[in-house]
Amino acid sequence: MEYLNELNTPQRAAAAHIKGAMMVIAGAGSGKTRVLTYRIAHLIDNNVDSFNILALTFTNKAAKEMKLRIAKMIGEGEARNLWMGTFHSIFARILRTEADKIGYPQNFTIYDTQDSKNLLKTIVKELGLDDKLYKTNILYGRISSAKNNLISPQAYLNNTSIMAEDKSNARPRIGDVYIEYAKRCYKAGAMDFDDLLFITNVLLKNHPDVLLKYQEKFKYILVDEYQDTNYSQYLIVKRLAARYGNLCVVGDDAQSIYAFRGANIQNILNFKKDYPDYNLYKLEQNYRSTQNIVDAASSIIVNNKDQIEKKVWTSNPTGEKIRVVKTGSDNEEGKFVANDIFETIQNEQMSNEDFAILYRTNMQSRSMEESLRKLNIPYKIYGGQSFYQRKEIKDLISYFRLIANPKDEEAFKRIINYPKRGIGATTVDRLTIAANNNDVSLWEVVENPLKYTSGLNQGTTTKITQFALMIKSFKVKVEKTNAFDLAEEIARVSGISRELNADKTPEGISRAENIQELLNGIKEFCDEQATDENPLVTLPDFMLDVALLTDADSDDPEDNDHVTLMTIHASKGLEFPHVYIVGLEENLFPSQLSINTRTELEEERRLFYVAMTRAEKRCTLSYAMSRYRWGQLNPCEPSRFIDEIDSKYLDESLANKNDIPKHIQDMGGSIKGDSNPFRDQSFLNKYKKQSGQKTYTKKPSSTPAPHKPAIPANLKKVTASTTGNFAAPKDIITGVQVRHERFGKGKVLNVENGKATVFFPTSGQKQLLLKFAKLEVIG
DNA sequence: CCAGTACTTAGGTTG
DNA sequence: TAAGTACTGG
Repeated sequence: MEYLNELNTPQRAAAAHIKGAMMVIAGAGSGKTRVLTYRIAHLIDNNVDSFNILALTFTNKAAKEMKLRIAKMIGEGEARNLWMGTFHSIFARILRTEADKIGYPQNFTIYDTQDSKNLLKTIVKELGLDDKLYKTNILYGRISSAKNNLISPQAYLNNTSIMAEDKSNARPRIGDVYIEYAKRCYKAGAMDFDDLLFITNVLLKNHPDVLLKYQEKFKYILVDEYQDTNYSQYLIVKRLAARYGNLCVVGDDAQSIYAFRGANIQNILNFKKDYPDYNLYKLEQNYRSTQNIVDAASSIIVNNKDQIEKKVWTSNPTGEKIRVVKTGSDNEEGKFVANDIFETIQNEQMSNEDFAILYRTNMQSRSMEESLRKLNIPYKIYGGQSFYQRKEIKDLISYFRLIANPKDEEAFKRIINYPKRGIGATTVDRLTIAANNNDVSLWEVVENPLKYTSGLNQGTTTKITQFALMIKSFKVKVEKTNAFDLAEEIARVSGISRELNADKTPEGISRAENIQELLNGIKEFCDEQATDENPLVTLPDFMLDVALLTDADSDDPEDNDHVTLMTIHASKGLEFPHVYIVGLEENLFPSQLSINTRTELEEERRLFYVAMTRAEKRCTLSYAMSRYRWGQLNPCEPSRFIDEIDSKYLDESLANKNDIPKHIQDMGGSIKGDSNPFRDQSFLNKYKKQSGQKTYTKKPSSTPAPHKPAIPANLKKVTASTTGNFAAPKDIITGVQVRHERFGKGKVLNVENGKATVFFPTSGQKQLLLKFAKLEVIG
C-alpha cells in the first residue's frame, strides 16, 4: 500500500501486521496514533470488514479524530462502521443492547461520581454509621477499586485480607456499605462508572452466547493507551480476543499515570504471558520535540526503576534549553506566564493556540486565568467541573433521567422538591421509609401515596400527586415527541426556567444561559441524529451517553484561538509548541500524598515526563516561593524533579533572581486583593464580550459577585417594621393580592393547614407559614 | 416550610 | 478559600 511509505520502518512493520497478537511500545511523540490509523486502514484494504473492528481509545475525542483520519483514507462509508470509543462508552452501548440478559432496563441510568457519593452518604446515614469514620471519599475509593479488581460485594465480605484491612482501619463495615450500595444501584436501574466494566465482565462470563456474538463481531481489536487499563478492562479485552487472537495493544509504560484509578502497568508487562507468540514493535524515534526536550525528559525518567527498555531519540534540532523560572507567589507565577505568552505572541508571531499551561491540580488554574484575563489573552480551561456536572444542568437532566428511568433514586431526590413545591425533607424521609418497607421505588410510592404511606396530611398528598401527574404528563410524550421540544417543555412546566429567570444576579443569569445552552445542545443533537428513515430523536436517545461526556468531547475544532489550560493528566496525547509546567514545588508536584511510597513517587515522575514531552519547541518550568492554600499563604520550595534534570539542558537564569522582595513578603493579603479582577466589573464584562460563553468553561458558581448595590440592611429592617398592617390569617384566602416583606407583591393560590401558596412574579411560587410570614393584603 | 447565618472541614489526578 | 451541613428565627 502506498500510504505505508509515509511511515518509518518500525511504524510500517506495526501498521502492516494483520493477524495475531501484537504490542506496540511507543515512546512519547513517536507517532503511535499514526500507526493505529494506518493499521486500521490497512486492515480494511486487506479485506477485513470494517464491521469487525473495535478500537478502544482513551477519550471519545481521540476516537472521533481517529475516525475522521481513517475516513479520509478509506472513505466515510467504511469508517462509519468502525466501533471506536472509550471502554466506558463502547460497553455502555453493549450493555444497553443486552440489558435484559442481566436484569437491567435498557434505559438504565449511568450514575456519575456525584450520584454515587450521594447514595453512599444516604446509606451511611441509614446504617447508622459514623460519617466521620465512614467518609464518602474513602467508601467510594474502596468500592471502586474492588469493582476494578472484579471483587463482588459478596466476595468482598468473604475476603479475609480485605476485611482485616478494613477492620484495622476501624471501618469494619465497608463491606456492608458495598452490599447495600450495589443493591440500591440495581434497584434504581443504575450503573456507576465502574459497573460499566464490572457488569460487562459479568455479562461476558455468564452468557457464553453473548460472548460468542461479540467475539465474532470484533474479530480485530485495538487498544490504545494500554498502560492505563485496569484489571477489569484487561479481562474484557482478553475475553473478547480469546477466539481470534487478533489483538493489538499500544502503550508506553513511561506514560502510565492512572494507577490511582486502578490502572495496572502489569497489563503491559504481562502481555507476553497471555500471548506468547505476540510480535513486539518499538517506536523510539520522537518526531515531536527538540533534542533538548527529549534528552531532558529521558534524564528524568531513568530515575524510575521499573520500565521496559527503550531509547527514545530524535533527529530534530537541538533547540532551546528548558527555562526554569522562580517567582515569589502563585499570583506572580501567573503574571509571569501570561506576560511571557503575551510577549512571545508579539515577538515571534505565534497564536494563542500554540500555548499550553499545564498543572498538577485543577485549583492552580485560578491564578493563571486571572493573569491571562488581565492581558486579554483568550484561554480555555479544560476539566474541572464539566458542563454536565453543574447544578442547574444536573437538575434539569434529572427530570429527563426520571422520565427515562422512573426507578432512578438519585434523580428523584434531586427534583422532588426542586423547584420548591413544598415537599420538604420530612416528607421525603417518610417516602423513603415507605419505599424501603414495601420494597418499591420512590417513584412507585409517589405514584400511589395512599397505598404505601400513612400519616401524610392531605396537603402533602396533593402536592405529591401533582408532582406525579406532572412527571406522568411528560412520560406519555416521551416516545412520540422530539427531544428538544420535550426538554423545553420540561424546563418550562417544571418551573426551572421561571426559577432561574427570576434570579438576576450574575450567577443566576449565567445559570439561565447554561440551561439555554443545554437546550441548544439537544437541538443540535436532534438535527445531527435525525435520519430520513428515523426522523424522530427522543429524549432517552439524547440521554444515553450524557453521563460519559467530558469537556474535551464537546470541543469545537473550529474555535481554537485560545491558550489551553489543563491538568497534566488531561494533556496526555496532546502536543503544543510552547508548554508551561507550573507549580513545580515539593508537596504540590510531586503531590504531598504521593511522596511516601516509591510506586506513587514514580507515577508522579512519569506524570512529569508526560508533561515535558507535550512540548515541541519550548518548555518552561516554574515554581513559586509561596502559594495560597485554603486562603492561607504558605511558603514553598522547588520540586525535586527540577534537580533530577541534567543541568546541561537547563537555562536557570530566571531562577536565580533574588528572593521575594520584602514588600511582597509582608503583604500576603494584598497580593490576593491585587489580583482579583472581579473588584472591577468591567473586567468581567470585557472578558465575556471578548471570548464568549464557549471559551469560559470555569463554573460560574465560583465567580465572585461583582459589586452591586445591595439593599442596606437597616433600610430592610425599617421596611419590615413599618409596613405594620399585617393581615390576620383569616383575610388570606385564595385569590387575594398580598405583599411580603422580601418577595414583594404576590397572589395567593391556595391556603391550607395554616400554609399559603403564593405566587410572586419576581421570585416565583412560595410556600409560606401564615403564623410567620407577615403578609399584608393589598388591592 | 424557607432562607439566612454560623460553623466545619476538605486538601489529587478521571470516565 | 469554598462547599457543605446544622441551626434558628420568621
